[in-house]
Amino acid sequence: MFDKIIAHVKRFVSLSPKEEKVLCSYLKIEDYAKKKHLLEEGEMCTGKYFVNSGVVRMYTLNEKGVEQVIHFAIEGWWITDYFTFNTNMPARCNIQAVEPAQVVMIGAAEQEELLKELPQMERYFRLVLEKAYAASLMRTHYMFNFSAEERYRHFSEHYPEFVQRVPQYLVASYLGFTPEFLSMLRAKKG
Amino acid sequence: MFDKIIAHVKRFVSLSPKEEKVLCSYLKIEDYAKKKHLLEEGEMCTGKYFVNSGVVRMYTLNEKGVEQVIHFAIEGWWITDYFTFNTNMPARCNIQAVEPAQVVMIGAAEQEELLKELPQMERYFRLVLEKAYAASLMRTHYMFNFSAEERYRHFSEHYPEFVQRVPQYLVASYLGFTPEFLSMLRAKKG
DNA sequence: GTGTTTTCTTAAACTACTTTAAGTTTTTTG
DNA sequence: CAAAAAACTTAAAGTAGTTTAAGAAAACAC
Repeated sequence: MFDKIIAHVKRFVSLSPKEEKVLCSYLKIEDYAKKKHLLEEGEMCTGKYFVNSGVVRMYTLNEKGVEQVIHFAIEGWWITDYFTFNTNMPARCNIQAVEPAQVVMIGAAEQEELLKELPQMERYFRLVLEKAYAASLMRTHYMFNFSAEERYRHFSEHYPEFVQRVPQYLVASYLGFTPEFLSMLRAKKG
Repeated sequence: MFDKIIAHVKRFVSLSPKEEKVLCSYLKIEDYAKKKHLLEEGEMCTGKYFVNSGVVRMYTLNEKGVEQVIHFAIEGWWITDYFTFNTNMPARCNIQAVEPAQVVMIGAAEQEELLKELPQMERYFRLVLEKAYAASLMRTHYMFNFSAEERYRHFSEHYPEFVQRVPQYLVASYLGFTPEFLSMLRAKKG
């Protein structure tokens, strides 16, 4: 159940068998069917999720009610609304299972206790955030410096299984263009 | 010299007067004239910068040699290439003073020692990264959900002094359009 | 202070991508 | 497996933002 997250933590910091158990005592497994929400806009964001299996997306709604994919999370990624996690503000975004997903959840209060008990987890979360932040800035770079077509070619070359698993209209949204335009790109070549 | 960073750290974790001194012993003040680089693409990224005063930008170059602003940092923000900081890979982006800037620098090795000596700094950096990551995702949201004009109006409403201080073509680049288009928006109204 | 460089403006021609709308295919559900 | 819903395609008309190019204004350097 918790072997993937344990392995992930151990890539960054060390954990004794005893500490592994302590860590697990704060975690909870949750299963979400396709299209079920882990978090909805306006709710309190009380948990943070490590994806065990499946695909999860973060999205926002604009005034016209159009959903915009901000972020995908697959196996081995953490996802939450960091803006409102651990505050008393309502969430600004939605998190939803794209495929049936199993996640490891840790609550805000539980995380605080865990960090007191296993201070090395503070380092783990820092390192994970450094990677996520760097990836987010790199995405900004891609959005600005490449055309829609280049972004699509690059994405399907680097994440071919992803393009298989996720509906095209979500890929289009993530890459910042319309599903119709993606359809046209596919017709053109590949 | 170090009072701004000390105050910033104390907003997140506590520091005794003794610990403040320890922290300062790992830090170094650096001054950069306008247009001087803190980091250039291809170099090793060995330091992390806290902006004391002035404005600093992170940018990338595309194939045509056009500079794209990825990120600005002003007083109270940390900036570095997190992708290559503390690795042996060459930096993927440039960091440059837009205005004369004073920064507090900490080296990668120094940071490691600091974290051993003052474990609460691990928490500080985690919390700072959570904010930065959340802000980066929020920017992605704005880029996708608003038109160039809306982005410009929103930005100049929320950061009016910034628009004063920074050349317009950098603001345009940051917001994802051309300086000519920004000029047109300004002519239209306000 | 005058010459040079940097930044900003204007406007016309252009294009990458959107919108709309209708039809087809695939997946889901009872 | 039949009906309904969700996802994908095609194509024509439209538009938000780019490109190019040239001139004006502001900032900088000696």
